[in-house]
Amino acid sequence: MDAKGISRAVISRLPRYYRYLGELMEDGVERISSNELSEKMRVTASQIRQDLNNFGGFGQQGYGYNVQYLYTEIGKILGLDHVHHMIILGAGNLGQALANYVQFEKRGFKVVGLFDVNPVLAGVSVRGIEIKMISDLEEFLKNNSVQIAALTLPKNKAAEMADLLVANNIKAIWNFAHLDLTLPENVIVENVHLSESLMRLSYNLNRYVNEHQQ
Amino acid sequence: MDAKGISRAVISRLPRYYRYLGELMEDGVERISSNELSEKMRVTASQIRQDLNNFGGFGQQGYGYNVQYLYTEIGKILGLDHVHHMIILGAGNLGQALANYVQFEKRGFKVVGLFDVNPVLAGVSVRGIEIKMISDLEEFLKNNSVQIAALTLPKNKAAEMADLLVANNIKAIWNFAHLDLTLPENVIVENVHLSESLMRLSYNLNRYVNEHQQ
DNA sequence: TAGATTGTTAATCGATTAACAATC
DNA sequence: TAGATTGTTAATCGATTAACAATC
Repeated sequence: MDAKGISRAVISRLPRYYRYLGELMEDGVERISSNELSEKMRVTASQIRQDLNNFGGFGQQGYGYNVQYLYTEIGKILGLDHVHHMIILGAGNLGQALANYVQFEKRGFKVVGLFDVNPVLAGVSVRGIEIKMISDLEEFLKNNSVQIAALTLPKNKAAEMADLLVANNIKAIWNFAHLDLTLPENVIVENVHLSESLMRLSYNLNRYVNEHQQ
Repeated sequence: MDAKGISRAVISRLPRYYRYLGELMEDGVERISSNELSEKMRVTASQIRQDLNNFGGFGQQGYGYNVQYLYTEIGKILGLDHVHHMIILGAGNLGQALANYVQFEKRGFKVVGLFDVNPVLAGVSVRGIEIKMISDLEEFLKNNSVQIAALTLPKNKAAEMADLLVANNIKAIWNFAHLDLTLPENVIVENVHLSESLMRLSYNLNRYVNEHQQ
C-alpha cells in the first residue's frame, strides 16, 4: 500500500467511493463491476479502476469487485479502521453541531473535549461532553491523547489557538475559520470554508441568470 | 465578461482572491502586483494573471492591480453585488449555526426563512427568524422570492425536499446532506460534505503516521 | 474453454507554469 | 524614456480517458 505521491484529486474521491459502497452493502449487493459503479456514480469506469489501482488490485478479472471487501479496504486507506480522538475549539452553534453529529463517532472520530472562551458556556454539556474553558486546554492536552482539533473559532482567535495546538502536539487541524493557517508542514490542515462554498454557489447562480437574460 | 467554459478550478480560487484582497484593503494597501500577491497567497503569479484574465484585464502594465477595484470586480463576478434570499431547511444545530452566521448577510446572503419538521421547534426564533414547519414551505415559497435553499436535513428527508424545492422554483441548493442530489441540470447544487472532509483529513493523518513508522 | 472484467499502458485532454512582447 | 508589470502565447506537466493484453 504505497501511499506516496497520490494526487489530491484521487484522495478527494475516495470518501465518495466509500459512501457508495456503504450504500450498496446496505442494499445487500455483493459484487459490482467498475462499469456498473461508474453508471451509479456518474464517473468513468476507467477513473474508478485507475483510482483504486493506486492502492492495490482490489478486483478480480471477470468478476469485478467484492463490495464488502472494497469497502473495508477503502476504510483502511482512509484511516477509518482506528479511533481518532478529536477536540473542538469553539462551542458556538457550529462547534455544538459538530459535537452533536453522532455519525462521526460511527466512523471512528470521537469527540473527547469541547472548549470555548465564553464563561457563560462553562459547564454546559453537549451530548454528555462538558464545555471547558480554553484556559484549561493545555492542561487537558497534557493528560489526554488527542490527534485532531476542529477549529470553529472566529478568525482573530484561530491563528493563535492553532499555534497553541501545534505546540501541544496536535497533528491535524480541521479548520472552519476563514483564514489560511500557516503551520509546520508536518501538521495536517483540512479547511472547510463555508463562505467560499457559498460564493461558488453564488457564482454559478449568477452566471446562469446572466446567460438566460441576454 | 464572458463566463462560459471557465473551469471549476479557476472558480474555486476566486473566493480566496476575494478574501486576500479584502484583507489588503483593510490594511490600506492600494495596489499590488501579481508577484507580491503570489508570495502572500503561495500560488504562482502566472496563475493569478491567467485566472483574472478569464474575466477581463483588471490590471495595468507597469503598475499592477488596484486592490479596491479588483476586489469590487471579483465581487461582481461572484454575484456578491446583489442580495440573495436564502432559506434553511433543517433547524438543527447546523441549520441554526448557518442562520446565526451574520457574515453571510454582509456578503448579500439574507436568511429569510428557517424550516423544520420537529414541532418542538415551531415558533422558536433564531436571530429574529421564527422557525416554521416544513408543511408551510410551499405556501411560503409562493409568497416570497427565494433563490437559495440550504439543506441541513438528514439524508432520508433531503432528496424529497430537494424535489419539492425545485418544483417551487428554487434555483440553487446548498447541500449539507450526505447524498448526491439528482436534479434538473439548470439547478445549481453546491455540496458541503463534512464527513468527506473529515475523511480526507484522516487519510492524510494516517499516511503521515505510516510513513514515519517505517 | 469462452466470456467478462480487471490492471495497466498509451493517447488525449486540460490545467499550470514559463516566457516574452505589449504597454503603461 | 527606462523600468515595471501586465496580458497572452507557448511549453510543460499532470490528470483523465481509451484501449487492450492479462487473467479469473
